[in-house]
Amino acid sequence: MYKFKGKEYPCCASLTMGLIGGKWKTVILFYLRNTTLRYNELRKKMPTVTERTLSLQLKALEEDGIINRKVYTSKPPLKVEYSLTALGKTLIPVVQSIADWGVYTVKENEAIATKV
Amino acid sequence: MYKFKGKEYPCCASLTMGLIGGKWKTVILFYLRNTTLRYNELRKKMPTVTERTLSLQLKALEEDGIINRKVYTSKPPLKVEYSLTALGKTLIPVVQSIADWGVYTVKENEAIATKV
DNA sequence: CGGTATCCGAAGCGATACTG
DNA sequence: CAGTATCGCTTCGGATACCG
Repeated sequence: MYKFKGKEYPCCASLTMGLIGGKWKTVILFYLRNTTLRYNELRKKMPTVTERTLSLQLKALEEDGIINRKVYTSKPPLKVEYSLTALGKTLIPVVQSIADWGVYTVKENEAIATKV
Repeated sequence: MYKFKGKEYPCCASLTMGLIGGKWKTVILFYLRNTTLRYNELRKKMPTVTERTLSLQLKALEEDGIINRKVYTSKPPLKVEYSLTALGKTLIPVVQSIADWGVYTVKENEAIATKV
C-alpha cells in the first residue's frame, strides 16, 4: 500500500496513475515538459478540451504539487503562466515514455493506427 | 490527431492513456510484465479490485490487443491464463517507468508519501 | 475456477453562458 | 485573459448474488 498526500494506492503504478491519470493530465504535462505556457496557449494546443475541464485538471495538478501557477497581473486582462515544479520535472521521463509509445505504435501499426 | 482501432485521440500521449488509463489497467500490466498469470493469481495480487472490474479491465485490454487470454480447460474448474501480446510487450518500458516513478516518489518525499 | 447479472453511486467530462 | 456557474450525460468502478 502506498500513500501520497493522504490518498492510498494499492500499487506503485496506481500511485503514479492517480496523479497523471485521466483524459487530459498527461497531455498538459506533455506540452509543459520543456516550456512555460499561458492558459490560452495551452488551450490552443488542446483545441478539443473544454475550458472547464482544462481549468479543473490544471487545478488538480497544482494541488498535487506537479505544476506551478504564477499570476503576473492583478487586473484584467490577466496573465497566468503554468510550469512544472521540481516534482513535476521528475515526471518528464514518464510522460515522454507515454508519448513516445503513442508515436511508435502509430508508426509500427499503420493498419490499425494512423496519424490524421 | 491520432487514430487507434477506430478511436480518435488529440495527442500521442492521450492515445497511450486511452489504452492503459483508468484505475487498474497499469496495475494489471505491471503484474503481467514479466510473467503469465491466472485469473485468481491476479486477484490475489490485487486484493482491492472487485471480480467484475478485474474482468472488465482484462476484457478491454484483450480487445485492444495488449493481452492474450488462453483457456486450457473446457469444463469447470476452468484454467485461464493471461499474458502480454507482442504489442503489450512494447508497453513494458512505459509501465515500468510509471511504476518506478511511484517507488521513487515515495522514497524521495517521505513527508508526503509513504509505503505502508 | 473464472467468470456474469444486476443494480447503483460517484466521478469524469462536455456544452453553454457568464464574470472580474 | 483566465477563468466560474450551472446543468446534465456518460463512464467508471463497487457490492452482491449467481452460474457453467
